[in-house]
Amino acid sequence: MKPKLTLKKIAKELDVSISTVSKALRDSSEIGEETRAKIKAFAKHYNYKPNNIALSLKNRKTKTIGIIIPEIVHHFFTTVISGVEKVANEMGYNVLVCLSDNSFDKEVLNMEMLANGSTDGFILSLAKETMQKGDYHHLAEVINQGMPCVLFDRVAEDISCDKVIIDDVTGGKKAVQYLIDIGCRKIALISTVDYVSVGKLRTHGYKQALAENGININEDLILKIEEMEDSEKEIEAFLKERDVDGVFAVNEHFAISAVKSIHDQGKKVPDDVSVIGFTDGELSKRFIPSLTTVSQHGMRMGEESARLLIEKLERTPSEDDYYKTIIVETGLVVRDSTKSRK
Amino acid sequence: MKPKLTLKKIAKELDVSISTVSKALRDSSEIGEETRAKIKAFAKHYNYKPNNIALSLKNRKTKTIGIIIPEIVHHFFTTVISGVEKVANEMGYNVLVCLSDNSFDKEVLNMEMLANGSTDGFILSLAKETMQKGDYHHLAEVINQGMPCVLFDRVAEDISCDKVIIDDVTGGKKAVQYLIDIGCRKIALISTVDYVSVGKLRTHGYKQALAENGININEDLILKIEEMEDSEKEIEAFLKERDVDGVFAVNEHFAISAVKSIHDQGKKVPDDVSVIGFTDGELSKRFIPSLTTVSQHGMRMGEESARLLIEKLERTPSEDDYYKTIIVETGLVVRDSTKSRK
DNA sequence: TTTCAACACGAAAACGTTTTCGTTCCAGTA
DNA sequence: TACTGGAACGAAAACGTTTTCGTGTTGAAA
Repeated sequence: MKPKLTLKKIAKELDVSISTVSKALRDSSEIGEETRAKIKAFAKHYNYKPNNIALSLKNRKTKTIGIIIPEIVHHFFTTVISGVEKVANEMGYNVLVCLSDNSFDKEVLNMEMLANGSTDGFILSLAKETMQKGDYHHLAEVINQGMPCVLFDRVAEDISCDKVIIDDVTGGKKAVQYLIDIGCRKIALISTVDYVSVGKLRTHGYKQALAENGININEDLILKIEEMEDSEKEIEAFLKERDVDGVFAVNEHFAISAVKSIHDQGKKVPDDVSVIGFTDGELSKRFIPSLTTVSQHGMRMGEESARLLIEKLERTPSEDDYYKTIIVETGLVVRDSTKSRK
Repeated sequence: MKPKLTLKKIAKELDVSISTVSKALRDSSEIGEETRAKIKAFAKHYNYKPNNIALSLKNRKTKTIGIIIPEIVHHFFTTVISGVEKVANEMGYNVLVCLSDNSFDKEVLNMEMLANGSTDGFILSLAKETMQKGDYHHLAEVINQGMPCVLFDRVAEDISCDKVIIDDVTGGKKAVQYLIDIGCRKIALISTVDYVSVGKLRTHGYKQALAENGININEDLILKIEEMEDSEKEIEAFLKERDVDGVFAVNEHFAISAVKSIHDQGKKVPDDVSVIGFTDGELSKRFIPSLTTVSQHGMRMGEESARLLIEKLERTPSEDDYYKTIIVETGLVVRDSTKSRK
């Protein structure tokens, strides 16, 4: 087991000073041709690599970006990570991943850990509990300390930082418009409680689409789910009582539960009822019938977030600064859970 | 925007020396009651937190563990990360996630990046390309430098380090035994090419189960898939030509493709053909019919890996060292893709 | 009154870099 | 000969900690 090579050791070995070694390796013109060659040869031979920690301390930057997400066992978030990782790596950054488990306290703890020098900036999506509480002091604090932050997907209006979101309203609208186009008139909505911003916005899109097509909004056809745990039973109970020919669900799970309970009632998807979900994941693709969904382009969101963050990191903060919000467009992926267009 | 508070600034502000501040904050008995209280109050009030980077440099450890996985958009790996993250956080460690994209070069690059001080140790699962090449010099190198490593799932025999694996042979055997128990006799195997160790081992289990039950092994019923991309078509073609009553697939995707093509042929799952997959994910659970699978307990594997690594990190390396291999047992989750037991 | 602990605190080194500012030496010029 | 200027290199500070080893002051014992 050989310990790591350092500048000091090279210097001692070659009988020059530490500064000479450092300069030689960075191709400084201050160092004579001969010594430079000798040092570089030695370093190469013994595979010298500068110590990142020392560099971080010196340069006051870590070349690491922290990403905090509510949960990782969730297709959408993994695609986002994947996107972040991709551009981060291209730009020479590492990615430190933390999980908030949808808990406010863990989110705060994670931020505090990473804010003390471990990262140069943050990319995060808020925990459900955080959104519910509306307490963003931890964010305000790190931003105030000069750490760039990018919020994605689950964002908060009142935080001033860069944001990457999808147009949930338009996404929802698109889905419902499609249902209308293929002939549905009695369209149910399965959404989440309103403090989850995306649920609220997609609900908004649902209502807009109906209104624009002169279909009146029947609040009885709207289900708002609080707890993931009981969603399956709730959806089943909800659909059993109602006569619908279309369902728009704000995520994959709800959509699939809907399909299941429709089947259980002896009806067919898509012949009797068409179903559209949100967030295009493996599940939607592989399900039988495969699900028509509004695709969220997590990878793109991750890439945009990383680009935004790194851009801010790499320029002097003195330049005229303003915060951007990037809206990643949604797409509609048509599969087998909807009737074909007439 | 206020810059971070440091010991030096506190010292200057309170007109004491840096060392006094440091000692006071660490409750050293060297410092008088009064000054200590004053310093602690000041630090608390202005929310002083020591700089992690400086600590890392001083202590020569980062309290960070690196995890390198082939791909993140894969349920099994995310559950592993989740497990690692959980115990790492409990023990005060951060997790640096890198993706190899199944590429040898990216794996090497990632390890080099992290090995230069960013990380105290590694947890990794080998890239497919790496296993194919059989080139593990990058691993040998970091281990040789005294960095502890834990390999999980996709491991290499010839690397001496801690390992966390599942008993793939027994897992495969269990599945096939179950198929036999419910009356299947013509059991197909859909596996991967042999250099992926798990594919090889599960195939082994398949053969063992057949042999033990006096069913002779028909190589024509074994399909080995190289490329994920074309798997669906390959499986379809394979199954169309063969008369089977049971299928054991070495992952979720293959299992689902199998179910699909069986359906397409007008046969029923599970009435005509029973199907068992490997790796229990969201997909298996939500699929219709839900899949009977061998569950791999990714979370457990992540937890065990992290525990193993941290244990090694936190004791002096001088103690009698040897490498452990933890075998996480598999379970069989019976769902709707298999006939009920007679 | 002298001597010696005990106490309370500070100076400095160390971790591994980069960078600024000398310093030395020698060739070339006046 | 004396001076200038550049080339080649080294010393030291700095990043923010922790820790070892002083050092000065006090009070009590001799």
